[in-house]
Amino acid sequence: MTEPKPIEVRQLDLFRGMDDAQFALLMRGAYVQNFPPSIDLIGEGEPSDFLHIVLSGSVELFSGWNDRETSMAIVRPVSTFILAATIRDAPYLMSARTIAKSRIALIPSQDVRAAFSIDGDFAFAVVDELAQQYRSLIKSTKELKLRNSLERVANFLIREQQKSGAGAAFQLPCDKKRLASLLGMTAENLSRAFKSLQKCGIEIDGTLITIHDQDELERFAKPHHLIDDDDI
Amino acid sequence: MTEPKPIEVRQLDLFRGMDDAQFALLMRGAYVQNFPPSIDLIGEGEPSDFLHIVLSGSVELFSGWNDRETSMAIVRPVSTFILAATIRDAPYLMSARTIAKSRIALIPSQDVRAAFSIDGDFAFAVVDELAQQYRSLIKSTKELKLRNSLERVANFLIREQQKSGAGAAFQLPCDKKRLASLLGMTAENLSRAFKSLQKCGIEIDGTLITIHDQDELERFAKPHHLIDDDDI
DNA sequence: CGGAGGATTGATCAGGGTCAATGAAGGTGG
DNA sequence: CCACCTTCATTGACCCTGATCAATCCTCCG
Repeated sequence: MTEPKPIEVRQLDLFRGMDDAQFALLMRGAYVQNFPPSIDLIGEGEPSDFLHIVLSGSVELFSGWNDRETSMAIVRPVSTFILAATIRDAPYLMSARTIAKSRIALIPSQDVRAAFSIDGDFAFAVVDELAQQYRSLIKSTKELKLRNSLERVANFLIREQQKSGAGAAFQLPCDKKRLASLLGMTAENLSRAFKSLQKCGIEIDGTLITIHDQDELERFAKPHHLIDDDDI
Repeated sequence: MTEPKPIEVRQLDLFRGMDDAQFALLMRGAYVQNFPPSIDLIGEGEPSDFLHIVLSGSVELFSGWNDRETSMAIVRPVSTFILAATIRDAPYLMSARTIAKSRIALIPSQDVRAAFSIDGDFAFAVVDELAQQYRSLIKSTKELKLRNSLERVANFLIREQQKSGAGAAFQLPCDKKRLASLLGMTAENLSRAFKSLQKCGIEIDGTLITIHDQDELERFAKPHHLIDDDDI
């Protein structure tokens, strides 16, 4: 299972400034593993033994309370998740499961904390990553509180379009049930929202979205750089 | 206006491990100022020139979109706000205004970043603070998505009670209009929620809350440590 | 004393959730 | 290779939480 050369990991912003010896040390206890779809990786409340990095595939972060469950985020390659828990040596606040077949790198949390206190560049990279994740969470909270479900769907489509290269057509990152939960609505309502957005010139075919009238969609969605821009 | 000895700032976790010379350097360009209530401190979108620290009083963080506005957080002494924007040298994602008469320390962001790259202990303190803020934001997102408004109010009351020393009676941290927005509901609905929670043995007199039947309230609210505990 | 803003209450409305039925798609085993 | 089963997506009907609108009252201040 374990693979020797996590070359993609080395390329991450998080590790780019680290010198080779330090990186080798950090990777000594790390391993890369392949998982099939729909596999539970971690459960909320468990101790944070490993920093996880999605190398390929995709992972859903989700949380539950009182028999309810909600999607919190989709993690796509190449990025880390549960960095904050690793840093604080605190239990996970979210569970994680694979969506698709995925390659995941696991780095022992204590090694990350050790590297952090030795390597100043790495420390800065960690803070930067954490600050970015914090800001992206602020943006999604703003979206959740300031927009209704139709507006959230419309703006989500525009953001996905940008991420996938700004072409007119692109794929949704997950099934519609998960997407609905991510956007804070039910699958039934997402279905109706898509239908209703056809008036703004969007077309849905399974997970393939095509935006026929960009201007019309944006006129309705009113995207804002302090909510929707990837990284400000 | 500027005051010479920001002694409370020195006591913050963020600066406790810092040596005196380094701290003095960081404070050279800093100043402490008194503000009356309802004063705008910063506006979202502006460059993050200063790290802010609430020394006394209280501050509301809020955001707007398309003529709507929502409260994002109440910052109470002694703690920092907009740390992530300072670290990333990015524009503020939230606006801030004083609620009560407040003393605020302002430290130039570039000095914070400079101290960060020189002082390893400080770097670790920053990451720790940021990780904590991130986790607390995750918790409030979970609350927003997993609980209905009555449940949010009930759990909010339990949390406030803990923060204020776990006695039966305590004060709300702000007026009810702001509180409603913070909890993602309207003032009218908050009013009705309070009334409805009287069945669980709570009493409201202005901003004074008294919990007469702790067990009954908790049976309804079902607080959970991965959402409601202050710092796990 | 008067005015402005917050709080409360009631009446009404709509956004969005729930329930149920049906259809489409993909995986499994005979 | 196909029948079957499970899961997801869609659609319709209905309901409920919570928003909106409006009127009143209260409190704090100038």
